[in-house]
Amino acid sequence: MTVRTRFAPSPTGYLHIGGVRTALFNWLFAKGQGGQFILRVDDTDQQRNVEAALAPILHGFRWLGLDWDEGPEVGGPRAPYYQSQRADKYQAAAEALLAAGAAYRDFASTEEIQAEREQAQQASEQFTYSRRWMAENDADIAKFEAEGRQCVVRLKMPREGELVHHDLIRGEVRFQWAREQDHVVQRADGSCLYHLATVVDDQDMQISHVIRAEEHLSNTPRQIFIANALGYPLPEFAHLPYVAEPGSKNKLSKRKLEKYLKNRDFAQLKQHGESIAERLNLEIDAEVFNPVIVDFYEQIGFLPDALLNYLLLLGWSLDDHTEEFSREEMLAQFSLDRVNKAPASFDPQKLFAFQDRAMQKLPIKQKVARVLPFLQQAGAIADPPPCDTAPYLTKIVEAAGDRIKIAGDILDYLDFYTADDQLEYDEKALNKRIRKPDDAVRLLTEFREKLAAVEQFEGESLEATLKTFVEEKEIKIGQIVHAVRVAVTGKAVGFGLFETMAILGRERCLARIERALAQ
RNA sequence: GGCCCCUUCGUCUAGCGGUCUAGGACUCCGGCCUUUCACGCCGGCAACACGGGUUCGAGUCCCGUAGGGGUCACCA
Repeated sequence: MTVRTRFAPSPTGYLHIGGVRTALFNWLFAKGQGGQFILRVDDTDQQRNVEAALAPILHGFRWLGLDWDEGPEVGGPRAPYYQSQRADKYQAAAEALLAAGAAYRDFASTEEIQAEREQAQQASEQFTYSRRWMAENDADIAKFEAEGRQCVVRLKMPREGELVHHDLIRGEVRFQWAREQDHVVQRADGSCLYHLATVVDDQDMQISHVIRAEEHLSNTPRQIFIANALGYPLPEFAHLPYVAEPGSKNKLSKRKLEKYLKNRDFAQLKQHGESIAERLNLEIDAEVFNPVIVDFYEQIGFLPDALLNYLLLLGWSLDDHTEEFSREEMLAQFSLDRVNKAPASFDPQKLFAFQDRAMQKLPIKQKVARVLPFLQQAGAIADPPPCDTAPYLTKIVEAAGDRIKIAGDILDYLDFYTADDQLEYDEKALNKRIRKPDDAVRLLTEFREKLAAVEQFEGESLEATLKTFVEEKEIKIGQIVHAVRVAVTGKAVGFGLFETMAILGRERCLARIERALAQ
């Protein structure tokens, strides 16, 4: 049997991090066994703008490299992959359910149902529909219709017995049928509801394993009921624990951004992103620029593999020590039986640590390629880039070492691209290192002269020059080094001073020092 | 509230009856390295929810309790 899994997003306009985790597990499970991963759009309830609301989701999948074998934009043998376009199939299923006696036409108004529900609630009993307006034959139908009533189709759930089913993650799960409601599967206008649609689609698309979040666990009995009534073979079910909020066990939700911002780590991540977005002059869409949403990470320069690696370990582990997985390793090692049962909290810091490590391992060439678009977006480099871009940028990225944690961090070093007469000086640094210390101006002036005379303007020789200078003047290294840094970069922190100077070159260093002295 | 699910350091987790004075990772706290920052290195704090069983022996099995969560739509 070929393994076929699916992820069924509803077109909401954004890709949620919890959703991606679910999708990832589906993708890994199917692809790891040579099966297929299908994307299906659950848009039974959405009428407008499905394409627009779906675009960011598909974009997110593409960015992450989670490719789908069948689904929107790629098509497939079971097309269409939009539920809104599959109404005829659901209609046929609803009729089959009726014919099989597993469903009935119900002529109750919503008010009448509501009244029964409230009554049960007041008596603190479980609500069970009286089936008072259930039409059992054509005569009933005629009678109710004569009263001007409209009908929906409801499931005729068993009122006794239990369902025992095996979940790949949770093991044996038991449900009392009597606890289940006569759910509506088709509205009066003929449109069908999610539960029917899912079952029909999963069958039609030959889904072998339904891997989804735990919140669907209690939906499973009614879906099994429908599948059984329709004579479908059952897929395997695996209910994943959901992804929880940072620092709590509540389900992670896009809507609680305000609350999450009270979490220090979460706020820090968002701030980091914002500082990058600001320098890119990015228009921040508060709905989407949120660490709960995948788009956020793309915009500020995360590595997709790092996000995936982190998400993989959120509820799954291989053993007691392996944390880093390449895509190939994930595919080879993933298995459902090592998925945890308890929800896992989203930890922004750990995510960041994965990103950090992935970035450190990235070959210099790729790092440069990742960083370039950010400089272009910030207006530092033209698009297309001039031909001397790569060597210069490579030097910068090399010198930056591990300081660039996410691609957008390159914007911390924009001063390599600002014209010498435009360089802005950090006031605090200027005061502390140049204006205030007694000898700073004199030393800086003298050191500038040394620089002007250096034969080779490169890291090693510059360092030697400075050392000699320090010895000659009988000063401490700190007395000159900081002043030079501030003069040359405008900032108090940065990477190796000699590398920095070598990258800038003699002329620019001299010009910048001169300008700093004039401040 | 009913039903269902879950419960090891702050967080992600290892652990499938003895090798657990409970291991790893992130965070945090010391220290080292160092021209700043970052990296790196060394060290440290820190957990089996509780109570009963079963067993020679329980973090591991069973039953309760407590706590947390999910779900109860003509949403998906």
